[in-house]
Amino acid sequence: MKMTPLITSAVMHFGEMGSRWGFNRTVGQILALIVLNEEPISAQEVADALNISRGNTSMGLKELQSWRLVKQHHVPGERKEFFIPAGDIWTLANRVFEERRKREIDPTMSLLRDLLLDAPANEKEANAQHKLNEIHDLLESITAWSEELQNLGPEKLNTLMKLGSGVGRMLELKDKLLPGKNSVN
Amino acid sequence: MKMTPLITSAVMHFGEMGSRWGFNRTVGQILALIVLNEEPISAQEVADALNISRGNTSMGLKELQSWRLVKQHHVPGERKEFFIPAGDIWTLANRVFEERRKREIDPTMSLLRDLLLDAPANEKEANAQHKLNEIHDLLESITAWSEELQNLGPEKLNTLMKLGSGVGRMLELKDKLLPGKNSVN
DNA sequence: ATAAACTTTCAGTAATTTCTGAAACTTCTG
DNA sequence: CAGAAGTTTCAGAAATTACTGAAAGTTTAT
Repeated sequence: MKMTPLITSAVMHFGEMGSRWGFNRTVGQILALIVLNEEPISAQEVADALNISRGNTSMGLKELQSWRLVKQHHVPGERKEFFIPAGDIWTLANRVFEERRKREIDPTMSLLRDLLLDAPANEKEANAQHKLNEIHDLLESITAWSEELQNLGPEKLNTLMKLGSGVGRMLELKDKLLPGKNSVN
Repeated sequence: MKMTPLITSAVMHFGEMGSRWGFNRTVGQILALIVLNEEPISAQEVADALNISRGNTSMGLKELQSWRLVKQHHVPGERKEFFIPAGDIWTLANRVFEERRKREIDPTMSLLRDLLLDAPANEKEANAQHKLNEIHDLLESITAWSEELQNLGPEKLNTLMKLGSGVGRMLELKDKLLPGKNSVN
Protein backbone atom coordinates (compact mmCIF):
# COMPACT_ATOMS: atom_id res chain seq x y z
CA MET A 1 0.00 0.00 0.00
CA LYS A 2 2.38 2.62 -1.25
CA MET A 3 0.87 6.11 -1.20
CA THR A 4 1.80 8.27 -4.17
CA PRO A 5 2.60 11.93 -3.44
CA LEU A 6 -0.78 12.98 -4.78
CA ILE A 7 -2.63 10.57 -2.53
CA THR A 8 -0.49 11.58 0.41
CA SER A 9 -1.42 15.24 -0.02
CA ALA A 10 -5.07 14.45 -0.29
CA VAL A 11 -5.02 12.12 2.69
CA MET A 12 -3.23 14.67 4.84
CA HIS A 13 -5.68 17.36 3.88
CA PHE A 14 -8.71 15.23 4.65
CA GLY A 15 -7.09 14.54 7.97
CA GLU A 16 -6.81 18.23 8.73
CA MET A 17 -10.38 18.84 7.67
CA GLY A 18 -11.61 15.81 9.56
CA SER A 19 -12.37 17.64 12.75
CA ARG A 20 -14.39 20.27 10.93
CA TRP A 21 -16.37 17.54 9.25
CA GLY A 22 -17.40 15.88 12.45
CA PHE A 23 -14.74 13.26 12.97
CA ASN A 24 -11.09 13.38 13.96
CA ARG A 25 -7.88 13.55 12.01
CA THR A 26 -7.21 9.85 11.82
CA VAL A 27 -10.73 9.04 10.77
CA GLY A 28 -10.52 11.62 8.01
CA GLN A 29 -7.26 10.17 6.78
CA ILE A 30 -8.55 6.63 6.78
CA LEU A 31 -11.61 7.68 4.84
CA ALA A 32 -9.56 9.44 2.19
CA LEU A 33 -7.24 6.51 1.86
CA ILE A 34 -10.05 4.04 1.37
CA VAL A 35 -11.90 6.24 -1.08
CA LEU A 36 -8.88 7.03 -3.19
CA ASN A 37 -7.57 3.51 -3.33
CA GLU A 38 -9.18 1.40 -5.98
CA GLU A 39 -8.33 -1.89 -4.29
CA PRO A 40 -9.79 -2.93 -0.97
CA ILE A 41 -7.38 -2.31 1.93
CA SER A 42 -6.83 -4.27 5.12
CA ALA A 43 -6.71 -2.69 8.55
CA GLN A 44 -3.05 -3.48 8.81
CA GLU A 45 -2.32 -1.73 5.52
CA VAL A 46 -4.19 1.32 6.74
CA ALA A 47 -2.14 1.38 9.94
CA ASP A 48 1.10 1.04 8.00
CA ALA A 49 0.27 3.60 5.34
CA LEU A 50 -0.81 6.23 7.86
CA ASN A 51 1.72 5.24 10.45
CA ILE A 52 -0.78 4.94 13.27
CA SER A 53 -1.34 2.23 15.84
CA ARG A 54 -3.35 -0.84 15.07
CA GLY A 55 -5.76 0.03 17.89
CA ASN A 56 -6.44 3.48 16.61
CA THR A 57 -7.00 2.09 13.15
CA SER A 58 -9.55 -0.33 14.48
CA MET A 59 -11.47 2.44 16.22
CA GLY A 60 -11.32 4.66 13.17
CA LEU A 61 -12.68 1.95 10.92
CA LYS A 62 -15.42 1.25 13.40
CA GLU A 63 -16.42 4.88 13.42
CA LEU A 64 -16.43 5.06 9.64
CA GLN A 65 -18.70 2.06 9.59
CA SER A 66 -21.02 3.72 12.09
CA TRP A 67 -21.22 6.66 9.70
CA ARG A 68 -21.91 4.14 6.92
CA LEU A 69 -19.09 5.58 4.84
CA VAL A 70 -16.99 2.45 4.67
CA LYS A 71 -17.90 -1.19 4.59
CA GLN A 72 -16.17 -4.50 4.96
CA HIS A 73 -15.33 -6.49 1.92
CA HIS A 74 -14.47 -10.12 2.13
CA VAL A 75 -11.84 -11.38 -0.27
CA PRO A 76 -12.24 -15.10 -0.94
CA GLY A 77 -9.30 -17.11 0.28
CA GLU A 78 -8.11 -14.29 2.54
CA ARG A 79 -8.30 -14.59 6.26
CA LYS A 80 -8.43 -10.90 7.09
CA GLU A 81 -11.11 -8.36 6.36
CA PHE A 82 -10.72 -5.65 3.75
CA PHE A 83 -12.41 -2.29 3.57
CA ILE A 84 -13.95 -0.34 0.71
CA PRO A 85 -16.08 2.81 0.39
CA ALA A 86 -19.76 2.25 1.12
CA GLY A 87 -20.80 3.79 -2.20
CA ASP A 88 -19.99 6.42 -4.77
CA ILE A 89 -19.09 10.00 -3.91
CA TRP A 90 -22.69 11.15 -3.98
CA THR A 91 -23.76 8.45 -1.61
CA LEU A 92 -20.95 9.24 0.77
CA ALA A 93 -21.77 12.93 0.77
CA ASN A 94 -25.38 12.13 1.49
CA ARG A 95 -24.43 9.92 4.37
CA VAL A 96 -22.29 12.62 5.88
CA PHE A 97 -25.16 15.10 5.64
CA GLU A 98 -27.59 12.69 7.13
CA GLU A 99 -25.36 11.61 9.95
CA ARG A 100 -24.52 15.17 10.81
CA ARG A 101 -28.15 16.11 10.83
CA LYS A 102 -28.73 13.36 13.35
CA ARG A 103 -25.96 14.60 15.56
CA GLU A 104 -26.36 18.32 15.14
CA ILE A 105 -30.06 18.94 14.72
CA ASP A 106 -32.11 16.11 16.14
CA PRO A 107 -30.99 16.45 19.75
CA THR A 108 -31.79 20.15 19.70
CA MET A 109 -35.21 19.60 18.19
CA SER A 110 -35.96 17.14 20.91
CA LEU A 111 -34.92 19.51 23.68
CA LEU A 112 -36.84 22.38 22.16
CA ARG A 113 -40.00 20.32 21.98
CA ASP A 114 -39.66 19.61 25.68
CA LEU A 115 -38.99 23.19 26.64
CA LEU A 116 -42.01 24.35 24.69
CA LEU A 117 -44.36 22.07 26.60
CA ASP A 118 -44.19 23.98 29.88
CA ALA A 119 -46.22 27.10 30.33
CA PRO A 120 -44.03 30.17 30.57
CA ALA A 121 -43.53 31.38 34.13
CA ASN A 122 -43.43 35.04 33.22
CA GLU A 123 -43.03 37.65 30.54
CA LYS A 124 -39.36 36.96 30.03
CA GLU A 125 -39.91 33.27 29.60
CA ALA A 126 -42.80 33.81 27.23
CA ASN A 127 -40.52 35.81 25.02
CA ALA A 128 -37.77 33.21 25.16
CA GLN A 129 -40.25 30.48 24.32
CA HIS A 130 -41.34 32.39 21.31
CA LYS A 131 -37.78 32.52 20.07
CA LEU A 132 -37.26 28.84 20.81
CA ASN A 133 -40.36 28.08 18.85
CA GLU A 134 -39.00 29.93 15.85
CA ILE A 135 -35.82 27.93 16.08
CA HIS A 136 -37.76 24.72 16.35
CA ASP A 137 -39.82 25.47 13.27
CA LEU A 138 -36.77 26.36 11.30
CA LEU A 139 -34.99 23.16 12.21
CA GLU A 140 -38.10 21.22 11.38
CA SER A 141 -38.28 22.75 7.91
CA ILE A 142 -34.66 21.98 7.31
CA THR A 143 -35.06 18.40 8.40
CA ALA A 144 -38.18 17.83 6.34
CA TRP A 145 -36.60 19.41 3.33
CA SER A 146 -33.39 17.49 3.50
CA GLU A 147 -35.38 14.27 3.60
CA GLU A 148 -37.36 15.46 0.61
CA LEU A 149 -34.21 16.17 -1.33
CA GLN A 150 -32.73 12.81 -0.53
CA ASN A 151 -35.86 11.14 -1.83
CA LEU A 152 -35.40 12.86 -5.14
CA GLY A 153 -32.36 10.74 -5.80
CA PRO A 154 -29.04 11.89 -7.22
CA GLU A 155 -30.13 12.62 -10.79
CA LYS A 156 -33.05 14.86 -9.99
CA LEU A 157 -31.16 16.48 -7.18
CA ASN A 158 -28.42 17.26 -9.62
CA THR A 159 -30.93 18.68 -12.09
CA LEU A 160 -32.35 20.88 -9.36
CA MET A 161 -28.95 22.12 -8.34
CA LYS A 162 -27.89 22.87 -11.88
CA LEU A 163 -31.10 24.75 -12.41
CA GLY A 164 -29.46 27.67 -10.69
CA SER A 165 -31.36 30.89 -10.84
CA GLY A 166 -34.09 29.10 -12.74
CA VAL A 167 -35.42 28.07 -9.38
CA GLY A 168 -36.54 31.59 -8.66
CA ARG A 169 -38.43 31.85 -11.93
CA MET A 170 -40.04 28.50 -11.41
CA LEU A 171 -41.33 29.49 -8.04
CA GLU A 172 -43.10 32.42 -9.59
CA LEU A 173 -44.93 30.08 -11.92
CA LYS A 174 -45.57 27.53 -9.24
CA ASP A 175 -49.20 28.33 -8.61
CA LYS A 176 -50.15 27.96 -12.21
CA LEU A 177 -48.38 24.67 -12.33
CA LEU A 178 -49.59 23.01 -9.22
CA PRO A 179 -52.98 24.57 -8.73
CA GLY A 180 -54.53 24.26 -5.33
CA LYS A 181 -51.73 22.27 -3.84
CA ASN A 182 -49.13 23.51 -1.44
CA SER A 183 -50.45 26.99 -1.09
CA VAL A 184 -48.14 28.51 1.44
CA ASN A 185 -49.41 30.93 4.11
CA MET B 1 -29.44 39.37 34.22
CA LYS B 2 -31.24 36.60 36.03
CA MET B 3 -31.65 33.45 33.93
CA THR B 4 -34.98 31.73 34.33
CA PRO B 5 -34.94 27.90 34.49
CA LEU B 6 -36.16 27.69 30.92
CA ILE B 7 -33.44 29.93 29.65
CA THR B 8 -30.86 28.10 31.71
CA SER B 9 -31.82 24.78 30.13
CA ALA B 10 -31.68 26.20 26.66
CA VAL B 11 -28.36 27.93 27.25
CA MET B 12 -26.79 24.78 28.68
CA HIS B 13 -27.99 22.73 25.75
CA PHE B 14 -26.65 25.18 23.20
CA GLY B 15 -23.39 25.00 25.08
CA GLU B 16 -23.26 21.23 24.72
CA MET B 17 -24.13 21.44 21.04
CA GLY B 18 -21.68 24.25 20.48
CA SER B 19 -18.79 22.02 19.55
CA ARG B 20 -20.86 20.15 17.00
CA TRP B 21 -21.91 23.43 15.48
CA GLY B 22 -18.40 24.63 14.90
CA PHE B 23 -17.68 26.66 18.00
CA ASN B 24 -17.00 25.78 21.61
CA ARG B 25 -19.19 25.39 24.66
CA THR B 26 -18.83 28.92 25.95
CA VAL B 27 -19.47 30.47 22.58
CA GLY B 28 -22.62 28.40 22.21
CA GLN B 29 -23.86 29.50 25.60
CA ILE B 30 -23.17 33.14 24.96
CA LEU B 31 -25.02 32.97 21.67
CA ALA B 32 -28.07 31.37 23.23
CA LEU B 33 -28.10 33.90 26.04
CA ILE B 34 -27.96 36.84 23.68
CA VAL B 35 -30.58 35.44 21.35
CA LEU B 36 -33.02 34.54 24.09
CA ASN B 37 -32.68 37.75 25.97
CA GLU B 38 -34.82 40.53 24.63
CA GLU B 39 -32.70 43.28 26.13
CA PRO B 40 -29.14 43.96 25.05
CA ILE B 41 -26.58 42.46 27.44
CA SER B 42 -23.19 43.71 28.49
CA ALA B 43 -20.08 41.56 28.49
CA GLN B 44 -20.00 41.69 32.27
CA GLU B 45 -23.55 40.44 32.51
CA VAL B 46 -22.70 37.56 30.19
CA ALA B 47 -19.72 36.63 32.34
CA ASP B 48 -21.82 36.75 35.50
CA ALA B 49 -24.78 34.85 34.11
CA LEU B 50 -22.64 32.05 32.69
CA ASN B 51 -20.11 32.16 35.48
CA ILE B 52 -17.10 32.37 33.21
CA SER B 53 -14.11 34.65 33.25
CA ARG B 54 -14.22 38.08 31.78
CA GLY B 55 -11.38 37.19 29.40
CA ASN B 56 -13.15 34.16 28.05
CA THR B 57 -16.28 36.21 27.57
CA SER B 58 -14.41 38.75 25.56
CA MET B 59 -13.00 36.08 23.29
CA GLY B 60 -16.36 34.42 22.87
CA LEU B 61 -18.02 37.67 21.90
CA LYS B 62 -15.26 38.36 19.46
CA GLU B 63 -15.75 34.98 17.83
CA LEU B 64 -19.51 35.47 17.61
CA GLN B 65 -18.88 38.76 15.91
CA SER B 66 -16.51 37.12 13.46
CA TRP B 67 -19.31 34.70 12.63
CA ARG B 68 -21.59 37.75 12.26
CA LEU B 69 -24.10 36.26 14.67
CA VAL B 70 -23.92 38.97 17.29
CA LYS B 71 -23.34 42.67 17.03
CA GLN B 72 -22.58 45.54 19.33
CA HIS B 73 -25.32 47.85 20.35
CA HIS B 74 -24.61 51.18 21.87
CA VAL B 75 -26.98 52.36 24.56
CA PRO B 76 -27.03 56.16 24.80
CA GLY B 77 -25.80 57.40 28.12
CA GLU B 78 -24.07 54.10 28.90
CA ARG B 79 -20.36 53.79 28.90
CA LYS B 80 -20.09 50.09 28.19
CA GLU B 81 -21.00 48.18 25.05
CA PHE B 82 -24.03 45.94 24.86
CA PHE B 83 -24.62 42.99 22.59
CA ILE B 84 -27.61 41.85 20.57
CA PRO B 85 -28.25 39.20 17.92
CA ALA B 86 -27.15 40.22 14.43
CA GLY B 87 -30.60 39.49 12.96
CA ASP B 88 -33.62 37.24 13.17
CA ILE B 89 -33.41 33.49 13.47
CA TRP B 90 -33.39 32.98 9.71
CA THR B 91 -30.53 35.37 9.26
CA LEU B 92 -28.55 33.73 12.00
CA ALA B 93 -29.07 30.26 10.55
CA ASN B 94 -27.96 31.52 7.16
CA ARG B 95 -24.86 33.01 8.64
CA VAL B 96 -23.98 29.76 10.33
CA PHE B 97 -24.37 27.86 7.05
CA GLU B 98 -22.33 30.35 5.17
CA GLU B 99 -19.58 30.54 7.70
CA ARG B 100 -19.36 26.79 7.94
CA ARG B 101 -19.23 26.48 4.20
CA LYS B 102 -16.25 28.79 4.21
CA ARG B 103 -14.49 26.74 6.83
CA GLU B 104 -15.48 23.26 5.75
CA ILE B 105 -15.71 23.35 1.98
CA ASP B 106 -13.69 26.19 0.53
CA PRO B 107 -10.28 25.03 1.74
CA THR B 108 -10.88 21.59 0.31
CA MET B 109 -12.01 22.95 -3.05
CA SER B 110 -8.87 24.97 -3.21
CA LEU B 111 -6.63 22.02 -2.47
CA LEU B 112 -8.46 19.81 -4.94
CA ARG B 113 -8.03 22.36 -7.69
CA ASP B 114 -4.30 22.34 -7.05
CA LEU B 115 -4.02 18.59 -6.98
CA LEU B 116 -5.89 18.29 -10.25
CA LEU B 117 -3.45 20.55 -12.06
CA ASP B 118 -0.55 18.10 -12.08
CA ALA B 119 -0.46 15.32 -14.60
CA PRO B 120 -0.90 11.93 -12.98
CA ALA B 121 2.35 10.03 -12.51
CA ASN B 122 0.84 6.63 -13.08
CA GLU B 123 -2.27 4.50 -13.30
CA LYS B 124 -2.97 4.66 -9.59
CA GLU B 125 -2.72 8.42 -9.50
CA ALA B 126 -4.92 8.79 -12.54
CA ASN B 127 -7.59 6.85 -10.75
CA ALA B 128 -7.24 8.91 -7.59
CA GLN B 129 -7.41 12.11 -9.59
CA HIS B 130 -10.62 10.97 -11.14
CA LYS B 131 -12.13 10.49 -7.71
CA LEU B 132 -10.82 13.84 -6.53
CA ASN B 133 -12.38 15.42 -9.54
CA GLU B 134 -15.74 13.96 -8.68
CA ILE B 135 -15.42 15.34 -5.18
CA HIS B 136 -14.45 18.71 -6.52
CA ASP B 137 -17.46 18.87 -8.83
CA LEU B 138 -19.78 17.86 -6.06
CA LEU B 139 -18.47 20.52 -3.72
CA GLU B 140 -18.72 23.06 -6.48
CA SER B 141 -22.36 22.22 -7.08
CA ILE B 142 -23.12 22.49 -3.41
CA THR B 143 -21.40 25.83 -3.13
CA ALA B 144 -23.07 27.28 -6.20
CA TRP B 145 -26.42 26.03 -5.05
CA SER B 146 -26.18 27.35 -1.55
CA GLU B 147 -25.37 30.78 -2.94
CA GLU B 148 -28.34 30.48 -5.23
CA LEU B 149 -30.63 29.65 -2.37
CA GLN B 150 -29.39 32.52 -0.28
CA ASN B 151 -30.13 34.89 -3.11
CA LEU B 152 -33.72 33.74 -3.14
CA GLY B 153 -34.25 35.39 0.21
CA PRO B 154 -36.14 34.00 3.18
CA GLU B 155 -39.69 34.12 1.78
CA LYS B 156 -39.01 32.28 -1.45
CA LEU B 157 -36.70 29.89 0.28
CA ASN B 158 -39.47 29.11 2.67
CA THR B 159 -41.90 28.59 -0.18
CA LEU B 160 -39.47 26.23 -1.82
CA MET B 161 -38.98 24.25 1.36
CA LYS B 162 -42.66 23.99 2.06
CA LEU B 163 -43.21 22.82 -1.47
CA GLY B 164 -42.15 19.39 -0.32
CA SER B 165 -42.69 16.63 -2.81
CA GLY B 166 -44.02 19.20 -5.22
CA VAL B 167 -40.42 19.81 -6.18
CA GLY B 168 -40.24 16.47 -7.90
CA ARG B 169 -43.29 17.17 -10.00
CA MET B 170 -42.06 20.61 -10.90
CA LEU B 171 -38.81 19.24 -12.17
CA GLU B 172 -40.67 17.02 -14.57
CA LEU B 173 -42.37 20.04 -16.06
CA LYS B 174 -39.25 22.12 -16.07
CA ASP B 175 -38.42 21.89 -19.74
CA LYS B 176 -41.82 23.05 -20.84
CA LEU B 177 -41.57 25.97 -18.51
CA LEU B 178 -38.11 27.24 -19.17
CA PRO B 179 -37.56 26.28 -22.77
CA GLY B 180 -34.05 26.31 -24.03
CA LYS B 181 -32.49 27.43 -20.79
CA ASN B 182 -30.61 25.31 -18.34
CA SER B 183 -30.74 22.15 -20.30
CA VAL B 184 -28.87 19.74 -18.13
CA ASN B 185 -26.78 17.04 -19.70
C1' DA C 1 -3.25 65.20 31.71
C1' DT C 2 -5.23 62.14 35.06
C1' DA C 3 -8.12 58.97 36.54
C1' DA C 4 -11.96 56.00 36.22
C1' DA C 5 -14.52 52.63 33.51
C1' DC C 6 -14.24 49.30 30.69
C1' DT C 7 -11.99 45.83 27.21
C1' DT C 8 -8.50 42.84 25.29
C1' DT C 9 -4.50 40.00 25.30
C1' DC C 10 -1.85 36.24 26.51
C1' DA C 11 1.07 33.07 29.42
C1' DG C 12 0.12 29.47 32.17
C1' DT C 13 -3.19 25.93 33.77
C1' DA C 14 -7.12 22.95 33.36
C1' DA C 15 -10.14 20.08 30.76
C1' DT C 16 -10.98 17.36 26.89
C1' DT C 17 -9.93 14.58 23.12
C1' DT C 18 -7.14 11.47 20.68
C1' DC C 19 -3.65 7.84 20.36
C1' DT C 20 -0.82 3.94 21.79
C1' DG C 21 0.20 -0.66 22.83
C1' DA C 22 -0.32 -4.53 25.54
C1' DA C 23 -3.82 -7.77 27.00
C1' DA C 24 -8.14 -10.01 26.03
C1' DC C 25 -10.91 -11.77 22.65
C1' DT C 26 -12.47 -14.16 18.30
C1' DT C 27 -12.08 -16.77 14.47
C1' DC C 28 -10.06 -20.06 11.43
C1' DT C 29 -6.95 -24.16 10.24
C1' DG C 30 -4.73 -28.51 10.54
C1' DC D 1 -8.64 -28.73 20.31
C1' DA D 2 -3.99 -26.29 20.05
C1' DG D 3 -2.22 -22.56 18.19
C1' DA D 4 -1.82 -19.17 14.53
C1' DA D 5 -3.93 -15.09 12.41
C1' DG D 6 -6.38 -11.52 13.04
C1' DT D 7 -9.36 -7.97 15.73
C1' DT D 8 -11.04 -5.22 19.64
C1' DT D 9 -10.83 -3.02 24.04
C1' DC D 10 -9.25 0.06 27.27
C1' DA D 11 -6.09 2.25 30.80
C1' DG D 12 -2.81 5.48 30.69
C1' DA D 13 0.16 8.93 27.90
C1' DA D 14 0.32 12.54 24.57
C1' DA D 15 -1.63 16.17 22.08
C1' DT D 16 -4.95 19.53 21.54
C1' DT D 17 -8.21 22.88 22.87
C1' DA D 18 -10.44 25.91 26.16
C1' DC D 19 -10.30 28.90 30.28
C1' DT D 20 -8.55 31.96 33.84
C1' DG D 21 -6.91 36.09 35.68
C1' DA D 22 -3.59 39.48 35.97
C1' DA D 23 -1.37 42.93 33.17
C1' DA D 24 -1.61 45.98 29.27
C1' DG D 25 -4.52 48.70 26.44
C1' DT D 26 -8.51 51.99 25.27
C1' DT D 27 -11.73 55.32 25.73
C1' DT D 28 -14.28 58.86 28.01
C1' DA D 29 -15.03 62.30 31.48
C1' DT D 30 -13.29 65.96 34.11
